[in-house]
Amino acid sequence: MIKCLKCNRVEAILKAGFLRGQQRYYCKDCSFHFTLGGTLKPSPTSRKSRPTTIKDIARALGVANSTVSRALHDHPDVNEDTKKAIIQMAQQMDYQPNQVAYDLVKSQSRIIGMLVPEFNHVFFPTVIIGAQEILTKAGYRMIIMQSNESYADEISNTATLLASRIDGLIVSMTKETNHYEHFKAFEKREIPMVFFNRYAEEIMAQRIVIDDYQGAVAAVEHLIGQGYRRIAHMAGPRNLTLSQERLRGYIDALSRNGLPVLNELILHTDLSDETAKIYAQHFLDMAEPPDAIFAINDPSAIQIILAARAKGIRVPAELGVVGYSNDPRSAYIEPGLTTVAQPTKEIGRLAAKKILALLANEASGPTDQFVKLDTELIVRASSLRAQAPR
Amino acid sequence: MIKCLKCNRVEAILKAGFLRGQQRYYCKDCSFHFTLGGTLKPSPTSRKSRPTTIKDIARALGVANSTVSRALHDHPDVNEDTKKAIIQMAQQMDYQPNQVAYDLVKSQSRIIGMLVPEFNHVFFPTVIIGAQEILTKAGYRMIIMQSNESYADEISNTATLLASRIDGLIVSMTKETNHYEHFKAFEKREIPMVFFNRYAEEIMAQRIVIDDYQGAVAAVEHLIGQGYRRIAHMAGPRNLTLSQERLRGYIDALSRNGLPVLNELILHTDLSDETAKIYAQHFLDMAEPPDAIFAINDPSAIQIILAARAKGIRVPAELGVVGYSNDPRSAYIEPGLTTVAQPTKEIGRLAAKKILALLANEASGPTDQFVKLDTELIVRASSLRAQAPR
DNA sequence: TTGTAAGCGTTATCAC
DNA sequence: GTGATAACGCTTACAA
Repeated sequence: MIKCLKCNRVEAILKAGFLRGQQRYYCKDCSFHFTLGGTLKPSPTSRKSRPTTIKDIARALGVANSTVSRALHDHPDVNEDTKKAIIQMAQQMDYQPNQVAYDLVKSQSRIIGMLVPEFNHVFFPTVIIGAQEILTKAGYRMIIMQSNESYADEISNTATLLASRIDGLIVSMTKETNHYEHFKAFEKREIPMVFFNRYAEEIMAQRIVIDDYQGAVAAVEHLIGQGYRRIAHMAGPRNLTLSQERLRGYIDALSRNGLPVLNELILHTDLSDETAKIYAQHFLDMAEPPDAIFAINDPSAIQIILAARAKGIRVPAELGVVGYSNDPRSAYIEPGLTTVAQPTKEIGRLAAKKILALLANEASGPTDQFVKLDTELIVRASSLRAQAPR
Repeated sequence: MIKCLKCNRVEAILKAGFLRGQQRYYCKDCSFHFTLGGTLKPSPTSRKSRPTTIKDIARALGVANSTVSRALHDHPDVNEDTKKAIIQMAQQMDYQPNQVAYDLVKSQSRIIGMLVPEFNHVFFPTVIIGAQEILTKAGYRMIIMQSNESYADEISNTATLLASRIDGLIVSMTKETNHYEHFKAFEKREIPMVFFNRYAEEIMAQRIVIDDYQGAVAAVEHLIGQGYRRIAHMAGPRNLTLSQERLRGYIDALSRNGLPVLNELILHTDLSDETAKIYAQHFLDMAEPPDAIFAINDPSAIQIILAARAKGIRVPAELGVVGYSNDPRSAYIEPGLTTVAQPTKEIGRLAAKKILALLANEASGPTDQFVKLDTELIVRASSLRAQAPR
């Protein structure tokens, strides 16, 4: 004698398969599917105790789901006593809100995606620290992905991030990236984006960059001030704006000080240590070698110092070296490496703040705005000549 | 009078189409695209075009949701033609599956949580690289959180991770952590956990550790082999197993070689550079100072070298130094630092594989299993005495 | 103050 | 082969 749970009739009930191991019924009268919960054995062996839900609490207390939801969110108009009872029961039943369900109904995720080219150097982890500092404080989680400097990985990562319905994206592109369709998808969905360090002009987004031009000028003028005259530049990949900017700074600093810009003294690396090493040797083997080298970053500069050391060329007496990015190693190598320090953690903080601001007032809309952060020249032994500067 | 946002010039500005309803400009001078954000009307109709769903596709094609779902998942019994039409329409409508909804119905997230104490040194980022390598390949995403070595942060992070319904947790505890209730919550929900490096005996989980004992023995026996006799140990926090194990290795190596273990030669740091510096000075100022120091990690060892340098004590002639963890700086400091290298990336890879294995056959259940990875002693100048070893 | 029920975007079961 | 529809866990009008 099965009674319909809705209309209480017994006629017009038919079996309708199984649901979670229970017989399921269908009432033709009121077109209602149901099962008889009671008989369910508490799954004799495998009791992977399903996490407590709002419903469980409601049932235990004989109130409605909505009341529980309200109480848990400290909604104003819910009776103090029921609220207290609910909160206590929640604790007792070890209730943990299901963020996934919450996200679905809110169609947001409170997740910010962070996509960086690599984790191998201190730079990106430090940016991440800065961003996390701000975002976790604001109740956001982060999904961090690395593209391994591969365009293909970047594409698949952005797809994942898109599917994860991230609320915002903080990204630094790979050095391979030349097409930007995968970022346009975020643009179209009005998911705020902040690019840092490496960015595409084609994409409408906030950009945070280091003033690479100014940093390069400062570095090269420092070398000139130390009396170096034949200054080479180990430049970065041509498609990266940061390479272009540092190159521009190098060129302008030379010109402004009446020094010639010589093509044979400019070499573009791919940022790998191997290439840096080869190019360093090339520079040092030249018939008329440079008396100083400004490198695109510290790892490259370190390779230059090592190459010089191997050849018995004294740094800074015979060769001045300046790097970029203030790698922790640069303080410990002999001689200490003069370098251009970037406000790394600040980039992360700022990017996070921008994202939060965009999220807060979507009204104002993402304009492509541009923030330039200043660098600081850290002078160490590698560029300090004994001779008096002039 | 439009000024370029980058170079501030007004000449050479030309219009370059529209972007999101805004006039876009292009500066020929510095090849820079931009728009003037201010004037953007809040998108008159405000059509934050809701992302395409399965339903939209179904409606557009006059089929049922379930058919679309099936087609998109390449289900066997769906007509080839409808499948083709659906897939094409999905593409056309720029459909992106909603991972959140998928997760809800599957009550899983395909997210692995990773909780580490800090990001400041290379160690943890490297472990993360290793884990990500395996996990993204297996279609899992990662949420990475840092506890900043703070117990309170660890608690709140685990709560977030729990609410995010992560499928598994890879964790290294803070050095403060003494209670483990927050991890028990995962145990109760049968969410697989892998602890690495720092772990609690109280928690039933997989553990991956470096064989710290063996690494310490190797380091100290190397010093003894080099003729050092009064060897101090700058140890780590007492509550960390890794500190205990390295201390045990230090003690055993001394005893085994007939050397006394002296309490005044053992100091426990909190792993900060400041404390390391103070303790280093303390050692060097002793009436009868040690002739070698084995440090808990490389940053501490570097502080020791710097303190010795400041005091004019020659390393390795007057003081042998050995560190632990093969920090990138250790190869570049003068003299190069002898250190115990850990298979860092391998830890991450292994942790990820363990999680995946646990996820695959939940049947076997989480046993507390123990994996010890071997270390490798990297000998550099800081411990190589001119005198013949004995 | 509380309950009812629709809805978020999927998958999966069953009926046809 | 395809279509209804319940279910996942939650929020939130709207009703009571």
